[in-house]
Amino acid sequence: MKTRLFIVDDHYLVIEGIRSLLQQEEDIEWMGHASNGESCLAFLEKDEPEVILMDISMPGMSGIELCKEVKKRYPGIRILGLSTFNQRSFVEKMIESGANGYVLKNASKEELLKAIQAAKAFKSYLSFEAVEALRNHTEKEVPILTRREKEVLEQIAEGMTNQEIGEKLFISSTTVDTHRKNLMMKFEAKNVAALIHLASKAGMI
Amino acid sequence: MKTRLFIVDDHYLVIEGIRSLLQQEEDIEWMGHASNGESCLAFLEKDEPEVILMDISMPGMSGIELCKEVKKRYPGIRILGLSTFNQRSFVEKMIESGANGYVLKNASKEELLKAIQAAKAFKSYLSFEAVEALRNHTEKEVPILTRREKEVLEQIAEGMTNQEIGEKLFISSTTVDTHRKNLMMKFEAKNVAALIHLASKAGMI
DNA sequence: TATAAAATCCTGTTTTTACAGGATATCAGG
DNA sequence: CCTGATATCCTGTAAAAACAGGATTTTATA
Repeated sequence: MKTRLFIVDDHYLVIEGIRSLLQQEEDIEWMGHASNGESCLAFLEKDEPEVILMDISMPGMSGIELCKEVKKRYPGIRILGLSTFNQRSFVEKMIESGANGYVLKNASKEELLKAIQAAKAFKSYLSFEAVEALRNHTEKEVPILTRREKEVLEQIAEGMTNQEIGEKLFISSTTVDTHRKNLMMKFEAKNVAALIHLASKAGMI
Repeated sequence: MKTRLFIVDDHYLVIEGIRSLLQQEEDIEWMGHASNGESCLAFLEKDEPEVILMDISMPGMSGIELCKEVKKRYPGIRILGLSTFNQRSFVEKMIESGANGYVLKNASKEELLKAIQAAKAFKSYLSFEAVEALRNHTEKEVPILTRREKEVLEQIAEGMTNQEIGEKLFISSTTVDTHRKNLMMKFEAKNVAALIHLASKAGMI
Protein backbone atom coordinates (compact mmCIF):
# COMPACT_ATOMS: atom_id res chain seq x y z
CA MET A 1 0.00 0.00 0.00
CA LYS A 2 1.36 3.34 -1.07
CA THR A 3 1.81 6.19 1.38
CA ARG A 4 -0.18 9.23 0.31
CA LEU A 5 2.20 12.15 0.81
CA PHE A 6 1.70 15.90 0.71
CA ILE A 7 4.29 18.62 1.17
CA VAL A 8 4.11 22.22 2.40
CA ASP A 9 7.18 24.40 1.84
CA ASP A 10 7.67 27.90 0.54
CA HIS A 11 10.84 26.94 -1.32
CA TYR A 12 9.99 25.65 -4.72
CA LEU A 13 13.36 24.05 -5.32
CA VAL A 14 13.02 22.06 -2.10
CA ILE A 15 9.58 20.82 -3.10
CA GLU A 16 10.67 19.89 -6.60
CA GLY A 17 13.83 18.34 -5.26
CA ILE A 18 12.07 16.11 -2.75
CA ARG A 19 9.41 15.24 -5.32
CA SER A 20 12.08 14.22 -7.77
CA LEU A 21 13.86 12.30 -5.03
CA LEU A 22 10.79 10.36 -3.99
CA GLN A 23 9.43 9.79 -7.48
CA GLN A 24 11.51 6.66 -7.86
CA GLU A 25 10.11 5.24 -4.63
CA GLU A 26 7.48 2.59 -5.22
CA ASP A 27 5.61 2.98 -1.99
CA ILE A 28 5.03 6.71 -2.06
CA GLU A 29 2.17 8.46 -3.79
CA TRP A 30 2.80 12.13 -4.37
CA MET A 31 -0.45 13.98 -3.78
CA GLY A 32 0.74 17.50 -4.34
CA HIS A 33 2.20 20.47 -2.58
CA ALA A 34 1.40 23.87 -1.15
CA SER A 35 3.65 26.85 -0.56
CA ASN A 36 1.81 28.18 2.48
CA GLY A 37 -0.52 27.20 5.28
CA GLU A 38 -3.65 28.64 3.72
CA SER A 39 -3.42 26.69 0.48
CA CYS A 40 -2.54 23.56 2.43
CA LEU A 41 -5.77 23.83 4.43
CA ALA A 42 -7.68 24.49 1.21
CA PHE A 43 -6.26 21.31 -0.31
CA LEU A 44 -7.17 19.23 2.73
CA GLU A 45 -10.84 20.15 2.30
CA LYS A 46 -10.87 18.22 -0.94
CA ASP A 47 -8.46 15.40 -0.33
CA GLU A 48 -6.74 13.83 2.65
CA PRO A 49 -3.15 12.59 2.60
CA GLU A 50 -1.72 10.19 5.16
CA VAL A 51 1.48 12.10 5.81
CA ILE A 52 2.32 15.78 5.42
CA LEU A 53 5.91 17.03 5.20
CA MET A 54 5.72 20.49 6.67
CA ASP A 55 8.29 23.29 6.65
CA ILE A 56 8.44 25.33 9.84
CA SER A 57 9.40 28.75 8.58
CA MET A 58 6.92 30.00 6.04
CA PRO A 59 5.50 33.38 5.16
CA GLY A 60 2.14 33.92 6.79
CA MET A 61 0.99 31.01 8.92
CA SER A 62 4.00 29.27 10.48
CA GLY A 63 4.47 25.52 10.44
CA ILE A 64 3.71 25.40 14.13
CA GLU A 65 0.35 27.12 13.73
CA LEU A 66 -0.49 25.07 10.65
CA CYS A 67 0.41 21.86 12.49
CA LYS A 68 -2.00 22.67 15.31
CA GLU A 69 -4.77 23.55 12.89
CA VAL A 70 -4.37 20.43 10.75
CA LYS A 71 -4.24 18.14 13.80
CA LYS A 72 -7.40 19.78 15.15
CA ARG A 73 -9.34 19.37 11.93
CA TYR A 74 -7.88 16.06 10.78
CA PRO A 75 -6.45 14.09 13.72
CA GLY A 76 -5.72 11.14 11.44
CA ILE A 77 -3.14 12.94 9.35
CA ARG A 78 0.48 12.43 10.42
CA ILE A 79 2.76 15.43 10.24
CA LEU A 80 6.52 15.51 9.79
CA GLY A 81 8.29 18.76 10.61
CA LEU A 82 10.89 19.69 8.02
CA SER A 83 13.35 22.46 8.71
CA THR A 84 16.88 23.77 8.52
CA PHE A 85 16.81 24.64 12.20
CA ASN A 86 18.05 22.17 14.74
CA GLN A 87 17.16 24.46 17.62
CA ARG A 88 15.63 22.81 20.59
CA SER A 89 12.78 25.31 20.80
CA PHE A 90 11.59 24.61 17.26
CA VAL A 91 11.69 20.85 17.59
CA GLU A 92 9.93 21.09 20.92
CA LYS A 93 7.21 23.45 19.70
CA MET A 94 6.55 21.28 16.67
CA ILE A 95 6.18 18.11 18.75
CA GLU A 96 3.99 19.94 21.23
CA SER A 97 1.80 21.06 18.34
CA GLY A 98 1.16 17.44 17.46
CA ALA A 99 3.81 16.60 14.87
CA ASN A 100 4.73 12.92 14.61
CA GLY A 101 8.32 13.55 13.71
CA TYR A 102 10.97 16.02 12.73
CA VAL A 103 13.47 15.79 9.89
CA LEU A 104 16.24 18.24 9.16
CA LYS A 105 16.92 19.39 5.64
CA ASN A 106 20.43 18.04 5.92
CA ALA A 107 19.12 14.53 6.59
CA SER A 108 19.68 11.79 4.03
CA LYS A 109 17.07 10.35 1.71
CA GLU A 110 17.08 7.16 3.76
CA GLU A 111 16.36 9.09 6.92
CA LEU A 112 13.49 10.90 5.25
CA LEU A 113 12.01 7.60 4.03
CA LYS A 114 12.37 6.08 7.48
CA ALA A 115 10.57 9.04 8.98
CA ILE A 116 7.75 8.79 6.44
CA GLN A 117 7.36 5.05 7.03
CA ALA A 118 7.34 5.56 10.79
CA ALA A 119 4.75 8.31 10.47
CA LYS A 120 2.56 6.11 8.27
CA ALA A 121 2.64 3.46 11.01
CA PHE A 122 1.66 6.10 13.59
CA LYS A 123 5.10 5.92 15.11
CA SER A 124 7.32 8.90 15.71
CA TYR A 125 10.68 9.64 14.18
CA LEU A 126 13.19 12.36 15.01
CA SER A 127 16.28 12.81 12.89
CA PHE A 128 19.59 12.51 14.66
CA GLU A 129 20.20 16.23 14.88
CA ALA A 130 16.71 16.82 16.21
CA VAL A 131 17.34 14.37 19.02
CA GLU A 132 20.64 16.10 19.71
CA ALA A 133 18.90 19.45 19.83
CA LEU A 134 16.45 18.13 22.42
CA ARG A 135 19.28 16.67 24.46
CA ASN A 136 21.55 19.69 24.22
CA HIS A 137 20.36 22.20 26.76
CA THR A 138 23.55 24.21 26.59
CA GLU A 139 22.99 25.30 23.02
CA LYS A 140 21.88 28.89 22.74
CA GLU A 141 18.29 28.88 21.70
CA VAL A 142 16.24 31.53 20.07
CA PRO A 143 13.81 32.76 22.69
CA ILE A 144 10.13 32.42 21.96
CA LEU A 145 8.42 35.79 22.04
CA THR A 146 4.79 36.63 22.64
CA ARG A 147 2.77 38.64 20.14
CA ARG A 148 3.18 41.83 22.15
CA GLU A 149 6.87 41.31 22.73
CA LYS A 150 7.42 40.96 18.99
CA GLU A 151 5.53 44.19 18.35
CA VAL A 152 7.53 46.05 20.97
CA LEU A 153 10.80 44.59 19.70
CA GLU A 154 10.08 45.81 16.19
CA GLN A 155 9.32 49.30 17.43
CA ILE A 156 12.49 49.40 19.54
CA ALA A 157 14.49 48.40 16.47
CA GLU A 158 12.91 51.29 14.59
CA GLY A 159 14.40 53.64 17.16
CA MET A 160 11.21 54.46 19.04
CA THR A 161 11.37 55.34 22.74
CA ASN A 162 9.17 53.63 25.32
CA GLN A 163 6.84 56.60 25.34
CA GLU A 164 6.46 56.68 21.57
CA ILE A 165 5.85 52.92 21.48
CA GLY A 166 3.25 53.26 24.21
CA GLU A 167 1.39 55.90 22.21
CA LYS A 168 1.53 53.81 19.06
CA LEU A 169 0.31 50.60 20.69
CA PHE A 170 -2.15 52.37 23.01
CA ILE A 171 -0.48 51.15 26.19
CA SER A 172 1.41 52.88 28.97
CA SER A 173 5.12 53.57 28.56
CA THR A 174 5.72 51.60 31.75
CA THR A 175 4.11 48.57 30.15
CA VAL A 176 6.43 48.97 27.20
CA ASP A 177 9.27 49.08 29.70
CA THR A 178 8.13 45.78 31.20
CA HIS A 179 8.07 44.16 27.79
CA ARG A 180 11.52 45.57 27.17
CA LYS A 181 12.76 44.07 30.44
CA ASN A 182 11.27 40.70 29.55
CA LEU A 183 12.81 40.83 26.09
CA MET A 184 16.21 41.49 27.59
CA MET A 185 15.75 38.66 30.04
CA LYS A 186 14.74 36.24 27.31
CA PHE A 187 17.68 37.20 25.12
CA GLU A 188 20.04 37.50 28.08
CA ALA A 189 21.06 40.88 26.73
CA LYS A 190 22.79 43.57 28.76
CA ASN A 191 21.13 46.46 26.98
CA VAL A 192 19.14 47.44 23.88
CA ALA A 193 22.17 47.35 21.62
CA ALA A 194 22.86 43.71 22.51
CA LEU A 195 19.15 42.93 22.31
CA ILE A 196 18.78 44.27 18.78
CA HIS A 197 22.02 42.60 17.74
CA LEU A 198 20.90 39.18 18.99
CA ALA A 199 17.38 39.53 17.65
CA SER A 200 18.77 40.58 14.29
CA LYS A 201 21.19 37.66 14.17
CA ALA A 202 18.31 35.35 15.01
CA GLY A 203 16.40 36.78 12.06
CA MET A 204 13.56 38.06 14.23
CA ILE A 205 13.72 41.61 12.94
CA MET B 1 28.76 20.60 -24.51
CA LYS B 2 27.73 19.72 -20.98
CA THR B 3 27.99 22.19 -18.14
CA ARG B 4 30.19 20.82 -15.38
CA LEU B 5 28.28 21.63 -12.18
CA PHE B 6 29.25 21.42 -8.52
CA ILE B 7 27.12 22.26 -5.50
CA VAL B 8 27.94 23.42 -1.97
CA ASP B 9 25.13 23.28 0.58
CA ASP B 10 24.93 22.02 4.12
CA HIS B 11 21.42 20.63 3.56
CA TYR B 12 21.66 17.16 2.20
CA LEU B 13 18.05 17.02 1.06
CA VAL B 14 18.54 20.20 -0.95
CA ILE B 15 21.62 18.74 -2.63
CA GLU B 16 19.95 15.43 -3.39
CA GLY B 17 16.83 17.22 -4.51
CA ILE B 18 18.60 19.47 -6.96
CA ARG B 19 20.73 16.59 -8.17
CA SER B 20 17.62 14.56 -8.81
CA LEU B 21 16.01 17.52 -10.56
CA LEU B 22 18.97 18.12 -12.84
CA GLN B 23 19.73 14.47 -13.54
CA GLN B 24 17.22 14.42 -16.36
CA GLU B 25 18.85 17.44 -17.95
CA GLU B 26 21.02 16.51 -20.92
CA ASP B 27 23.38 19.43 -20.79
CA ILE B 28 24.42 19.23 -17.17
CA GLU B 29 27.20 17.10 -15.80
CA TRP B 30 26.98 16.58 -12.06
CA MET B 31 30.49 16.69 -10.65
CA GLY B 32 29.67 16.28 -7.01
CA HIS B 33 28.89 18.22 -3.90
CA ALA B 34 30.31 19.51 -0.65
CA SER B 35 28.56 20.37 2.59
CA ASN B 36 30.96 23.11 3.66
CA GLY B 37 33.53 25.57 2.37
CA GLU B 38 36.58 23.56 3.39
CA SER B 39 35.64 20.40 1.53
CA CYS B 40 34.64 22.48 -1.46
CA LEU B 41 38.14 23.99 -1.64
CA ALA B 42 39.63 20.53 -1.20
CA PHE B 43 37.62 19.24 -4.15
CA LEU B 44 38.68 22.15 -6.37
CA GLU B 45 42.33 21.20 -5.91
CA LYS B 46 41.66 17.99 -7.78
CA ASP B 47 39.03 18.97 -10.30
CA GLU B 48 37.55 22.16 -11.65
CA PRO B 49 33.85 22.62 -12.44
CA GLU B 50 32.51 25.39 -14.64
CA VAL B 51 29.71 26.47 -12.37
CA ILE B 52 29.29 26.18 -8.60
CA LEU B 53 25.90 26.47 -6.92
CA MET B 54 26.72 27.89 -3.51
CA ASP B 55 24.57 28.23 -0.42
CA ILE B 56 25.15 31.38 1.59
CA SER B 57 24.46 30.25 5.12
CA MET B 58 26.71 27.37 6.05
CA PRO B 59 28.38 26.27 9.26
CA GLY B 60 32.00 27.38 9.36
CA MET B 61 33.06 29.36 6.30
CA SER B 62 30.12 31.37 4.93
CA GLY B 63 29.19 31.39 1.27
CA ILE B 64 30.46 34.94 1.00
CA GLU B 65 33.93 34.04 2.28
CA LEU B 66 34.02 30.88 0.18
CA CYS B 67 32.99 32.84 -2.91
CA LYS B 68 35.86 35.29 -2.45
CA GLU B 69 38.35 32.50 -1.90
CA VAL B 70 37.23 30.47 -4.91
CA LYS B 71 37.27 33.52 -7.19
CA LYS B 72 40.77 34.37 -6.00
CA ARG B 73 42.17 30.91 -6.62
CA TYR B 74 40.12 30.01 -9.70
CA PRO B 75 38.89 33.14 -11.47
CA GLY B 76 37.48 31.02 -14.29
CA ILE B 77 34.86 29.31 -12.15
CA ARG B 78 31.39 30.87 -12.22
CA ILE B 79 29.51 31.01 -8.95
CA LEU B 80 25.77 31.12 -8.40
CA GLY B 81 24.55 32.17 -4.95
CA LEU B 82 21.73 29.96 -3.67
CA SER B 83 19.77 30.98 -0.62
CA THR B 84 16.47 31.34 1.11
CA PHE B 85 17.19 34.97 1.92
CA ASN B 86 16.11 37.71 -0.41
CA GLN B 87 17.72 40.40 1.71
CA ARG B 88 19.52 43.11 -0.17
CA SER B 89 22.62 42.83 1.96
CA PHE B 90 23.09 39.15 1.16
CA VAL B 91 22.55 39.51 -2.55
CA GLU B 92 24.84 42.53 -2.63
CA LYS B 93 27.60 40.90 -0.56
CA MET B 94 27.53 37.86 -2.77
CA ILE B 95 27.78 39.88 -5.99
CA GLU B 96 30.54 42.01 -4.47
CA SER B 97 32.39 38.83 -3.61
CA GLY B 98 32.42 37.91 -7.27
CA ALA B 99 29.32 35.74 -7.71
CA ASN B 100 27.89 35.64 -11.24
CA GLY B 101 24.32 35.25 -10.13
CA TYR B 102 21.88 34.65 -7.34
CA VAL B 103 18.99 32.23 -7.22
CA LEU B 104 16.47 31.87 -4.44
CA LYS B 105 15.45 28.47 -3.18
CA ASN B 106 11.86 29.22 -4.06
CA ALA B 107 12.80 29.73 -7.70
CA SER B 108 11.54 27.31 -10.34
CA LYS B 109 13.60 24.64 -12.06
CA GLU B 110 13.46 26.70 -15.25
CA GLU B 111 14.86 29.71 -13.46
CA LEU B 112 17.68 27.64 -12.01
CA LEU B 113 18.53 26.25 -15.45
CA LYS B 114 18.48 29.74 -16.94
CA ALA B 115 20.86 30.93 -14.25
CA ILE B 116 23.22 28.02 -14.84
CA GLN B 117 23.21 28.58 -18.59
CA ALA B 118 23.84 32.29 -18.12
CA ALA B 119 26.70 31.57 -15.73
CA LYS B 120 28.24 29.10 -18.17
CA ALA B 121 28.24 31.84 -20.82
CA PHE B 122 29.88 34.23 -18.33
CA LYS B 123 26.69 36.23 -18.09
CA SER B 124 25.00 37.13 -14.86
CA TYR B 125 21.57 36.08 -13.70
CA LEU B 126 19.58 37.25 -10.71
CA SER B 127 16.29 35.62 -9.86
CA PHE B 128 13.27 37.89 -9.76
CA GLU B 129 13.18 38.23 -5.99
CA ALA B 130 16.89 39.02 -5.87
CA VAL B 131 16.42 41.85 -8.36
CA GLU B 132 13.50 43.11 -6.28
CA ALA B 133 15.65 43.02 -3.16
CA LEU B 134 18.30 45.11 -4.89
CA ARG B 135 15.80 47.55 -6.34
CA ASN B 136 13.70 48.10 -3.24
CA HIS B 137 16.35 49.66 -1.10
CA THR B 138 18.65 51.30 -3.62
CA GLU B 139 17.96 54.71 -2.09
CA LYS B 140 19.41 53.72 1.25
CA GLU B 141 23.15 54.05 1.01
CA VAL B 142 25.40 52.21 3.37
CA PRO B 143 27.60 54.73 5.18
CA ILE B 144 31.36 54.35 4.99
CA LEU B 145 32.87 53.85 8.41
CA THR B 146 36.40 54.47 9.63
CA ARG B 147 38.49 51.75 11.27
CA ARG B 148 37.77 53.10 14.73
CA GLU B 149 34.08 53.55 14.11
CA LYS B 150 33.78 49.92 13.04
CA GLU B 151 35.55 48.80 16.21
CA VAL B 152 33.29 50.91 18.38
CA LEU B 153 30.20 49.74 16.50
CA GLU B 154 31.09 46.10 17.11
CA GLN B 155 31.58 46.71 20.81
CA ILE B 156 28.29 48.58 21.07
CA ALA B 157 26.55 45.63 19.41
CA GLU B 158 28.09 43.34 22.03
CA GLY B 159 26.33 45.36 24.70
CA MET B 160 29.34 47.25 26.04
CA THR B 161 28.88 50.71 27.53
CA ASN B 162 30.97 53.70 26.47
CA GLN B 163 33.13 53.30 29.56
CA GLU B 164 33.77 49.61 28.95
CA ILE B 165 34.58 50.22 25.31
CA GLY B 166 36.96 53.01 26.30
CA GLU B 167 38.81 50.67 28.65
CA LYS B 168 39.00 47.97 26.04
CA LEU B 169 40.28 50.23 23.25
CA PHE B 170 42.47 52.33 25.59
CA ILE B 171 40.64 55.56 24.85
CA SER B 172 38.46 57.86 26.94
CA SER B 173 34.77 57.12 27.29
CA THR B 174 34.07 60.57 25.91
CA THR B 175 35.92 59.66 22.75
CA VAL B 176 33.79 56.57 22.43
CA ASP B 177 30.79 58.83 22.82
CA THR B 178 32.00 61.00 19.96
CA HIS B 179 32.38 57.94 17.73
CA ARG B 180 28.92 56.87 18.77
CA LYS B 181 27.54 60.28 17.82
CA ASN B 182 29.26 60.12 14.45
CA LEU B 183 27.96 56.61 13.85
CA MET B 184 24.43 57.75 14.55
CA MET B 185 24.87 60.71 12.23
CA LYS B 186 26.19 58.53 9.44
CA PHE B 187 23.37 56.02 9.80
CA GLU B 188 20.80 58.75 10.47
CA ALA B 189 19.71 56.73 13.49
CA LYS B 190 17.72 58.15 16.40
CA ASN B 191 19.37 55.92 19.03
CA VAL B 192 21.49 52.79 19.53
CA ALA B 193 18.62 50.45 18.84
CA ALA B 194 18.07 51.96 15.41
CA LEU B 195 21.82 52.11 14.83
CA ILE B 196 22.35 48.42 15.52
CA HIS B 197 19.28 47.52 13.51
CA LEU B 198 20.46 49.47 10.45
CA ALA B 199 24.06 48.27 10.76
CA SER B 200 22.83 44.70 11.08
CA LYS B 201 20.55 44.97 8.04
CA ALA B 202 23.49 46.38 6.10
CA GLY B 203 25.52 43.34 7.08
CA MET B 204 28.13 45.38 8.91
CA ILE B 205 27.88 43.45 12.14
C1' DT C 1 53.26 71.32 2.88
C1' DA C 2 48.73 72.64 3.27
C1' DT C 3 44.52 70.54 4.10
C1' DA C 4 40.98 67.36 5.09
C1' DA C 5 39.74 63.52 7.52
C1' DA C 6 40.19 60.93 11.53
C1' DA C 7 40.91 60.28 16.28
C1' DT C 8 41.39 62.06 20.51
C1' DC C 9 39.51 64.68 24.66
C1' DC C 10 36.51 67.99 27.43
C1' DT C 11 32.07 70.25 30.11
C1' DG C 12 27.57 70.58 30.61
C1' DT C 13 22.19 69.40 30.43
C1' DT C 14 18.28 66.60 29.27
C1' DT C 15 16.25 62.42 28.07
C1' DT C 16 15.96 57.67 28.18
C1' DT C 17 17.07 53.30 29.76
C1' DA C 18 18.26 49.84 33.31
C1' DC C 19 17.15 47.85 37.45
C1' DA C 20 14.35 46.71 41.68
C1' DG C 21 10.17 45.44 43.32
C1' DG C 22 5.96 45.47 43.24
C1' DA C 23 0.29 44.76 41.65
C1' DT C 24 -3.92 43.33 38.97
C1' DA C 25 -6.79 41.27 35.20
C1' DT C 26 -7.42 37.80 31.72
C1' DC C 27 -7.46 33.54 29.61
C1' DA C 28 -6.14 28.89 28.17
C1' DG C 29 -4.87 24.15 29.52
C1' DG C 30 -4.26 20.34 32.55
C1' DC D 1 -10.67 25.09 39.59
C1' DC D 2 -6.15 26.12 39.89
C1' DT D 3 -1.97 27.39 37.68
C1' DG D 4 0.97 29.60 34.55
C1' DA D 5 1.57 32.63 30.93
C1' DT D 6 0.39 37.03 29.12
C1' DA D 7 -0.58 41.71 29.34
C1' DT D 8 -1.38 45.53 31.78
C1' DC D 9 0.07 49.27 35.16
C1' DC D 10 2.70 51.64 39.06
C1' DT D 11 6.85 54.06 42.02
C1' DG D 12 11.45 54.89 42.62
C1' DT D 13 16.66 55.29 41.87
C1' DA D 14 20.85 54.86 39.33
C1' DA D 15 23.14 54.54 35.14
C1' DA D 16 23.70 55.45 30.55
C1' DA D 17 22.81 57.63 26.31
C1' DA D 18 21.48 61.68 23.56
C1' DC D 19 22.31 66.33 22.62
C1' DA D 20 24.97 70.74 22.32
C1' DG D 21 29.13 72.84 21.50
C1' DG D 22 33.37 73.00 21.84
C1' DA D 23 39.06 71.76 21.27
C1' DT D 24 43.61 69.45 20.04
C1' DT D 25 46.51 66.10 17.82
C1' DT D 26 47.56 62.79 14.40
C1' DT D 27 47.65 61.01 9.82
C1' DA D 28 47.04 60.39 5.10
C1' DT D 29 47.28 62.50 0.64
C1' DA D 30 46.57 65.78 -3.05
